[in-house]
Amino acid sequence: MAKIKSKRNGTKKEVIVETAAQLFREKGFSATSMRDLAEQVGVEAASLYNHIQSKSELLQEICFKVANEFIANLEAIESSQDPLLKKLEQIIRFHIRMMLDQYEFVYISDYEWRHLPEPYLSNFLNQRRSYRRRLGTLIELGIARGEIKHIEPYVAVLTILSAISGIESWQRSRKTISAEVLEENMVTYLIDGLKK
Amino acid sequence: MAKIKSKRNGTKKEVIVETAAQLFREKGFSATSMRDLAEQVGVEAASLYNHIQSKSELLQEICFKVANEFIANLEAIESSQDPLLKKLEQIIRFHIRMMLDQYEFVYISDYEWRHLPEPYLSNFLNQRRSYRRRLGTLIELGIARGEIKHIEPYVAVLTILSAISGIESWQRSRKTISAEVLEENMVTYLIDGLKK
DNA sequence: AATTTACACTAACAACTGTTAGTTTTTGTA
DNA sequence: TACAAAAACTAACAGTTGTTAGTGTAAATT
Repeated sequence: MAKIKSKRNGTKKEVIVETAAQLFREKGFSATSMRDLAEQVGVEAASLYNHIQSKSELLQEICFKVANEFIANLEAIESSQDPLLKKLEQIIRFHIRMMLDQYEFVYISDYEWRHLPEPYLSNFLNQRRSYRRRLGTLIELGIARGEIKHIEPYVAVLTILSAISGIESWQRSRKTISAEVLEENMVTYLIDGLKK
Repeated sequence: MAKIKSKRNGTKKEVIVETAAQLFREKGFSATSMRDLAEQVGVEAASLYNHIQSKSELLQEICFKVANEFIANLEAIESSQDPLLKKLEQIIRFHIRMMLDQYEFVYISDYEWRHLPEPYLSNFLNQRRSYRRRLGTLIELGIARGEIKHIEPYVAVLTILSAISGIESWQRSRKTISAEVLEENMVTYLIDGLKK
């Protein structure tokens, strides 16, 4: 058996996925070639296939890893006893922090999922639809309980999630504003807009 | 000279750009081939070059057409005498309607500009940065005048524009909600979140 | 009717695509 | 030190990429 670890990063496959995420984010999935990726990893293109099965497997790993983290978080929060506005704030903060800490992965899951092959594509979209529905239900419940102002839940969910996705633009920028200020201001904006 | 008009759409070049916009939105710029585009237009790939200079010219036309429309609108609104919250609402509504009426074009300008070649890329990004700064200035002024609550202008602009970009997801969906409801609810959410 | 112009076509180019087969080198274990 | 597994390498594949050159044709202008 040869070494399983490379650098301090984990398995070589993890290094490849990580590097792929960087490139997919910079150039897009389609515009990134396996030779680009190989060069960045420091290896010949054919050698990548000792660790992965295909280019699209890389995209799958990235998209579903992110999706699973969001779903797991939602499940944890749903089963808590906090007021609904508090729950929503926790969810929003989780999304923002994911966008801050796992920028490349989340970006790809947000913008490059289109290039997933079937049946992964349908699978991914179903998970996403279900996730958004569950968020919508939280808001609906908040309205029914008088904790949240009257608003179309679908639109609220769309607005919240899209706004947070936009943090990718902050990531690419010269960052005149700190991550903390960004988080606090965005949370305030999005939560205050829901209050009665 | 041969016919300049094709269908009722305008010049053949316009038909090509329009069709390119559809494909770029569906599959992304990189994943769309000139042969794909040619087939959709009903012509051989080489024939496209009687009307356009290159694939990237198509992207340029789309991105800058959209950018110019937004800039023109901003200029018109800036020079009005309305209260700042009213100005912002007008801008937000304009963005929403652009996303509703010119979905393919705006989508590409939002998400596919990365594939612009230099010097167009820098040019585009400069215009965008300047546009956002001007929006930020409006918010800053609104805060100074006590019309808008205290919030980091950069974050407010980012939140507003990103939220509106997310309408692309509504466009792809089964539309259980009408365009009017979408617009009204999103405006309410984004404007109320700015009120003191 | 003759000529010019716009625009379609076919064929081809060189470069690049993801991926496989087969071979050699490296590396951890016995 | 020998052995076996892991992972690198080279070479090649069949298909696709954007684009150009050269040619034919139909239509508008003279």
